[in-house]
Amino acid sequence: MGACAKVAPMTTAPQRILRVAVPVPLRRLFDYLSPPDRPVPVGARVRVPFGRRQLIGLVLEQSDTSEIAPGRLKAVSAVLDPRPVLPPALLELLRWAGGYYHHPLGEVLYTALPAHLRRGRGLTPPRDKLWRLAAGGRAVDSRALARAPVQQRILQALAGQDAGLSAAALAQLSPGWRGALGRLEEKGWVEAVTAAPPSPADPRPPEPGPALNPDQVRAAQAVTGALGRFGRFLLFGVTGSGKTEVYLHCAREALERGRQVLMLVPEIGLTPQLVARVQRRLGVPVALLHSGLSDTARHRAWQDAAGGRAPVVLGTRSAVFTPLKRPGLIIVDEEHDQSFKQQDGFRYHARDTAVMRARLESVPVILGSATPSLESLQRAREGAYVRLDLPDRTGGAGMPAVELLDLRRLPAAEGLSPPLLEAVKARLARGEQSLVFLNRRGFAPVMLCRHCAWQARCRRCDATLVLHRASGRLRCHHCGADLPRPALCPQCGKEALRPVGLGTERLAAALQRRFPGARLARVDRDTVRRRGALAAVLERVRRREVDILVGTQMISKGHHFPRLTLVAVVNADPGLFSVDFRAAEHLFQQITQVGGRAGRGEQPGQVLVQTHHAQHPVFAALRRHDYAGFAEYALAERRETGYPPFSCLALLRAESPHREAAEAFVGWAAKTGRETGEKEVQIMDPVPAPMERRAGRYRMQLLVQAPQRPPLHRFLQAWLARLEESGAARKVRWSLDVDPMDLY
DNA sequence: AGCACGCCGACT
DNA sequence: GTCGGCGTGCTC
Repeated sequence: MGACAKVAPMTTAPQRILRVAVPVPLRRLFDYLSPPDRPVPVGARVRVPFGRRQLIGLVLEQSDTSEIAPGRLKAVSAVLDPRPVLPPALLELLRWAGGYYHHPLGEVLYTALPAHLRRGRGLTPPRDKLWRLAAGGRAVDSRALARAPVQQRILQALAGQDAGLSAAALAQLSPGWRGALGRLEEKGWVEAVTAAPPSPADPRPPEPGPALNPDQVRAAQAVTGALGRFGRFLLFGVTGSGKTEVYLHCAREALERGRQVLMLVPEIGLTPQLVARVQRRLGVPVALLHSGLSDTARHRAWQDAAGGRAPVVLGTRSAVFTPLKRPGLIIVDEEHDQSFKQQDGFRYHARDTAVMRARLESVPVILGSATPSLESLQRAREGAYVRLDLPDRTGGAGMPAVELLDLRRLPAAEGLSPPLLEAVKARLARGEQSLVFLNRRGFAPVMLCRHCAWQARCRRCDATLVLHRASGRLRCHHCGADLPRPALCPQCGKEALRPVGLGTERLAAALQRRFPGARLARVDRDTVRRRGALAAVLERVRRREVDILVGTQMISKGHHFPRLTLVAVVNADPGLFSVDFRAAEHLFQQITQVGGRAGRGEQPGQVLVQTHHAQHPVFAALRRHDYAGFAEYALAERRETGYPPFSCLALLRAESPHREAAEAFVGWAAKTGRETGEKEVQIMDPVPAPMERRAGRYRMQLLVQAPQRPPLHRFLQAWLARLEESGAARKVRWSLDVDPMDLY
């Protein structure tokens, strides 16, 4: 061990110590000796020896002293950056996030860096390569390539493109494009050039938008009046009220002041239509950041944002950590959306992180929604957020009529009640479109033996296997298990297995049987697994090649179709009586969201909701389109029960292949927690997760609650330190979720 | 998280 | 006799 230790050279000045965050799940920094020749700035990447390996870390602090004995300090092996890779305000945001979510800083910082930088590559990403005809390629006789059709096709394609074509464009021509291109380059007929980086001085003039109505003007003025300083705005605009126009107006104002705009949208909200609209209306390059990008494309967009070349950054959750050279405005669209909360690893909430970022960058932030989270509404009520209302639909279209279909009084074969079928039939007769929504994919969620009552269950989870009839498989939607559908009951051997319950596959089949002439499309994870498949179906709907669209929540957002006049929610009940205290809120948000697809054109829309619990108060509010009224009621209930936003929660989860190990750990954690003496913090009893066994692991959880943030924070700090150093923690996989969205 | 060390079972 | 299973400990 001592053999590889390097002795630090003697210097006259005190040896500088660097405190480095490394990507390991440890909640502390590590001290290293700085190289003697030049100072290493905070925010620079360094390569450091860590145990037996070399890691890339980020320098977070400089010091002249260290707690570590001098002989045990190692020196930095390499300094990768002469300058910080992240601006100071972003570094501060990341430190805040690490502290708030109690997640190891090294891992937090890594989520903010593109993969290339995590692996130690240079700061500047390679630019896109384009290929174009070289001088020698212009006069080529096509007969020279009679036996090389791919080369010929490439030459022909390039002939019309002076700027050149990208790899993606060439790949469209033929699968063998790369080899053929190589031969063309060898002959000197084709050459590669580097694509130009985007320039904010792009000459495209912004396209004018519709005139704002008085409410929109008021909202936009409130925000633009706050440009240049911190301000928090909750834009509460009903579906179709023109929230995006307000965003665009404020964004343009920020751009005119030479500032950048960061806009966050939910994963499914980042549609090509939205991107095109933003680009067209603002007339500047937009850096896109979402999960589908290649490492290089992501690095490039990130670097364009950091360098200020991208005036607008549009992205999903993790884009909240994009460095900006001149931040001016942050927008969080559909702020209530659950996809802003990361559900594993570093469990941050991008909306709350965006608000903190706005504070640290001294810029305004807009949180927009038709159905704001109760947390945000309460903050507006307390005066922390300025609430801006857009109560009217633009263009005069009315709100869709919401009707309840009481399943206790109506028959419903395969989930379809007579009034629902009538409504679809009427749309078909008028040449209009219907959307039928069911949040469960597959054919049937249960396979049951009518003779012996055997059910197909997952071996590794506490769940039934779902029948997928077309593929003849039984699948577990929790662990991915995939088995052939048995012909006979494995228990009694009889041919008595029946599918029970309803999924989108069965629903689509039932609708097709009722309406044989209708053109049906189904959208769920099974039908749109291939890249671009979802876009293709939506394009067919837009071109009115589809009469009935059946789908899961995948279709509930973003897209609108003028000829779609009916939205039918097949079963609203699963949302109502879930163990989750946010169930009613999410149900309202979801039905509003999916109902928003109906009737934005001239035709008024109709929303039908099937339920066994028509008397539930959430439905009365839904029929009145009264989210504010619902929120009053729901907030009163939360205050009564002491749930957020009237308390702060944290959830400790643990899982292990052995039930006893998971139980022992949370039991010990609860006992340890109760000994910390933080009186305001309440530690509940450990309980199994609602689905205790999943993918072969037993899952336990422990809820911690406090009336205020500071005591909870202090408690978690002390508690985690003890959990981390205890031996009990090493036998299970555990994690802490601050502000959990689901209590399971 | 890696990655080592270390101590017990079934193989060439 | 070794290969390799995963328990335990450590990382400036």
